[in-house]
Amino acid sequence: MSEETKSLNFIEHIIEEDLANGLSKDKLRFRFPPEPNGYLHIGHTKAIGISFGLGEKYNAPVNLRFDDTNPAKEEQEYVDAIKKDVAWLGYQWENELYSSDYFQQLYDWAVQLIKDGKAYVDSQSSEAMAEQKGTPTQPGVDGPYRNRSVEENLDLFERMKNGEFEEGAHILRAKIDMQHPNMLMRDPIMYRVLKKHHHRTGNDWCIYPMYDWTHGESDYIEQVSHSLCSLEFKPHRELYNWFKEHIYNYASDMLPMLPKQREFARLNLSYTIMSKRKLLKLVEEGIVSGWDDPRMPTISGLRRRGYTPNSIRKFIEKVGVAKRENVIDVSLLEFCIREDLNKTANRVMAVLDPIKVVITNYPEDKEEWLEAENNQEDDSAGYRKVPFSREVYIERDDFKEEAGNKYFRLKLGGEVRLKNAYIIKANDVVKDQNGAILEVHCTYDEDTSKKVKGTLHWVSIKHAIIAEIREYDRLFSHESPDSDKDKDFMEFINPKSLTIKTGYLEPSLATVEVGEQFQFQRLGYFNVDDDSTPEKLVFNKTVGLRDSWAKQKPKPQNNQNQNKAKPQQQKRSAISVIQQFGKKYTNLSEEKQLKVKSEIQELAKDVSYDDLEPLFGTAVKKAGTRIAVLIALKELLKNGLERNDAINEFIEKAKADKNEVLVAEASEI
RNA sequence: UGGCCUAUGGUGUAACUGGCUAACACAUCUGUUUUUGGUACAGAAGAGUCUAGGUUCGAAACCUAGUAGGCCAACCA
Repeated sequence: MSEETKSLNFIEHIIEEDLANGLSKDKLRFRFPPEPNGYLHIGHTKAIGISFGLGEKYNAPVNLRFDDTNPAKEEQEYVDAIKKDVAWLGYQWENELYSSDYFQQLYDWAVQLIKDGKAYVDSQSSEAMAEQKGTPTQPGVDGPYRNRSVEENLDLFERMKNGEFEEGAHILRAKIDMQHPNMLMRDPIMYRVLKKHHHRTGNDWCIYPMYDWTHGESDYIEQVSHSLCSLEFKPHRELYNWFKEHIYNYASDMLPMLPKQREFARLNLSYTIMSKRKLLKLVEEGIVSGWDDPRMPTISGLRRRGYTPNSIRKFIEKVGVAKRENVIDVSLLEFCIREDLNKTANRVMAVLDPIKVVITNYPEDKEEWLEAENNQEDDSAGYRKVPFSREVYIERDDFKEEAGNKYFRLKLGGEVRLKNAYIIKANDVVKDQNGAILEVHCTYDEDTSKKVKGTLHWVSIKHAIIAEIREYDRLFSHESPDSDKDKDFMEFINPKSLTIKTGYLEPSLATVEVGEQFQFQRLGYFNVDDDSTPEKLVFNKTVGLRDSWAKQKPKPQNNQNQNKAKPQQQKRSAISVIQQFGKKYTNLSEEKQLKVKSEIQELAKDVSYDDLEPLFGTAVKKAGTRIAVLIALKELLKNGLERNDAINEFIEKAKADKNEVLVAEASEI
């Protein structure tokens, strides 16, 4: 592998630094801590890839820990789905753990905190507490129960645990600082009364610990060295540290490692959403068929769609890790799956929008089984036979009565190759009363050695088998559906995200199994959907092939988000071209500088003083721009421009500059 | 009326931690090859690093201020 020079991301830098500062490599330990309240999506894959990737890189253990502290939302179904998805991605966890395993330890530590005066029971309504908490811009105030005695706190807390109080009657809070600028430090809640059945602890507990208290201490119990999470937890770090430093006093002999929380920017994918809550809404409202609908950005959806673990891991690798908000273009994901499938998927022929071709000089009852290569990218893939006969389907798009010479496909009087078969020539069309084409009549030529521009895929009509083909488009029409301030993401739903077609397939596909993947030649990659049966085949389109022909056609309306720079370039004024030259000027060889200089002089004829003056203020460090401006200015002066104070000042400043070229130009005046 | 974080081609990430003409990938555009308008290969265009100051022989990197964006007021995680 050529990994030696691969640059590190900021988390790897931190780890390398810790290692350099004496952290022993065998102390490295990571964790992936999902809450089992929904399915994993492509965004989680980034978190999974970071922590498990680090585990692989440093040969360190990675725990799969379910953060199951809220029995109201969490279910075993999600635990199972999450385990399945992580394993499918190809990662191995060291231990399968649950925060709920630590409930007793957490409780004991909470009691110690109470004894040390670091936690207290509050008995107000949530409204009252919210009011005392202040706002991000206003400090909070202490509540009336803040200074209860240790004995009273201990008594109440124990009775909370014993189920003596109803939900909402009391909570346990850490005693930190109600005026703290970080709202999370304003006496955060540690425990609430919740008389709910927990998927693992059953009815053992009537109180459940909150995230901040549980998560950090779970890391600490597991002796995680680096606890990696997404950016929105950055403000929690202060509290994470507060808890861990206090608990360290109680347990440092058994648990010497203090975990370090660090935060990275989560993944956003264009034209989709990542919020579990919003994805759930799509499921509940029937916009999609379920969490594993192939249009969903969930791991199960991507799997069903035909994405491979390999392609997803590659994608995560390419996306990188940093701290700024980002929106990844789906085209990168598509690139990754194409790259993978190109090497592994067998090629087959299928026609999804058929038009009938009759080969008039081919005998009516003749049929031939022709040899076809399965995958030219894989020598071990072998060959198969495909049947040919007098009547075949080709794609409706692949025929035009008349077309220009940039159209390589079949047109009247033109020749085209049928993949793996003969070269045919179109002679005639048969139409119905409305002028719609029913048949194309062709003649074939046994000589296949001829050079023809186009090659089409096809299927023999009498041998064709039928399948349902599901084609998908993006789920949302907006690049970033949940970032619009005025509109709800539901307003951007693309009503045409699913198209169902009937496909005509070569007969070798009669025996496919669920999950098998193919390239339908010239169309894209398809896999056999979970719904497929031998009686009724169902295929999903995973992704289309790159199509540089399709791109040609819609030229004028190619107004997307691409290449905003281009329109600017079309009408570039002389002054902007001069600026452009200026930017590069100091980097050019002397010879090229002369050439550019004369071009600037030429351009200067179209420049007015008003264009030039604003550039006198160009920053000192942009010497090139100032040189270009100076050259242009000299031309204007030569052509009769009167000198003024601004000009003089600019020239004097140039003479005093550090850049020799600039000084030389200025001195020539 | 506060705190914290971020800012590098269209997008995402780099830049050996202050030192060569700011690199790589995707996207875009050209060619070549091709029984897939795919793949592969070759090449092009596109950023002086948000702005303004400063420190320095030297700044994308350090400092100050500004601007823009994000996060923070759930008994959620």
